[in-house]
Amino acid sequence: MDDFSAIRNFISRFVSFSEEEWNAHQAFLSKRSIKKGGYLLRAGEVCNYVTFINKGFFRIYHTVGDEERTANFAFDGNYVTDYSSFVSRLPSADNIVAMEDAEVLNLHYDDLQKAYEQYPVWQKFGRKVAEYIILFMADRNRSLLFLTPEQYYIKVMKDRPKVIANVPLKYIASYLGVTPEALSRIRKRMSVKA
Amino acid sequence: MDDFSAIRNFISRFVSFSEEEWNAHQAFLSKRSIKKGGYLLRAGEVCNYVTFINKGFFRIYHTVGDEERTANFAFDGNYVTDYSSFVSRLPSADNIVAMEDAEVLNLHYDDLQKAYEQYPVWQKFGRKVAEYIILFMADRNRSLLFLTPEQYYIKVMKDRPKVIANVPLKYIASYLGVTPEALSRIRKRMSVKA
DNA sequence: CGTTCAGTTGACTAAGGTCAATTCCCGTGG
DNA sequence: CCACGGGAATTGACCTTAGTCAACTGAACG
Repeated sequence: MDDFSAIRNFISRFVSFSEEEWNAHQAFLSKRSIKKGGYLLRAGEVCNYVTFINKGFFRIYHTVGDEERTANFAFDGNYVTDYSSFVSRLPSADNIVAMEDAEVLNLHYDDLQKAYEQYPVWQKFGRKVAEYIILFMADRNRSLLFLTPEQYYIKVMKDRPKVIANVPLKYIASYLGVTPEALSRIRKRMSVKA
Repeated sequence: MDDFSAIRNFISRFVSFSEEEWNAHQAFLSKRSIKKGGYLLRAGEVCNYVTFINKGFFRIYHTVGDEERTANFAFDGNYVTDYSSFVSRLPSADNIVAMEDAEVLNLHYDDLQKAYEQYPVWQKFGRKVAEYIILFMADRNRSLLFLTPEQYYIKVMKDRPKVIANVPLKYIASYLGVTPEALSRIRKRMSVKA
């Protein structure tokens, strides 16, 4: 398992590619380590990278005034980025912070555009990843719109056990859209019922 | 203004294309009329079309039990589809219903895949549209997570005045994630303040 | 003119927000 | 090894707001 086997495996789930195409892509990847609490991106910066996570996990959050809400968590074996800023080239509203010491592979925006133009397969990969992200965002929208915080918490336990297992309660609460106090009470209610 | 000028204009905002590429694409489009109250898609069906709206507008909603929530509205000059079902080829959870008599252009899934393979420009267009959708979904997520119903209502007034102007209150309420009674009271509070 | 349905209003309930106090957990330094 | 400090989590009391259910109004349509 070298540094590139996980990302190569990820990409293989979306498109087939030749060694040449792969080598061209791999050449664009740069390895980086981030300490726990370190930032991959800060609000106000333009997001210049899509980042594949080899080790560790990240929290994506934004602040309004002194309030903070968690947009998402990203674990090893997946990409993390602020897609909105990356695509629009506008300053990000989000922060991306390492929740543990992490090892990542960065792909720069400019390099990705080159990859898109050089090899149709990367264009196709870009489309498929975007489609894949849409599936997840549609599901998140549905959850936020439809579910009570309690129902959503139960759903996260089922669909994303890593979140429950690894993330402090207060961040889970802000991911669900409630206060830590509320989530604490929800858990209590659930344990009484069960 | 023929039937294809609006869609051609829309696509031009994302990619440049030759006449040949355009003709190949246009050949896949099929015109259809839908009466007010008619369905473009019903929950349980696989969504086989991306639909460009020449006239009229649509509501996308899903039901759980006897509850109904509005995922989105789509107006003329834009596409409408259940992207999740269209991409995943799984049965849709959503319904898409015409809120007025409508004129649309349908593009079938199979034809779109052909277009992707035949001309790189359509592959690129597919990617860019997917990215564009992500921008909107990220914004919707943020709104649902961050804003009170009142704040969200104010945002919709500013960002999507067509929704306020054309959509019955009860559907706006279900788009914001509240009951019609709640939205009625929110409007009352606002009018008192103003 | 009456039916229907959207919208409003009222009374009550339930649930989350807020603020404050307390407990728990864990790492650090004596 | 133990005591302390600090942040996370919990709990309590109270407030605010949306949900629920029901009644009423008003406009649209036949």
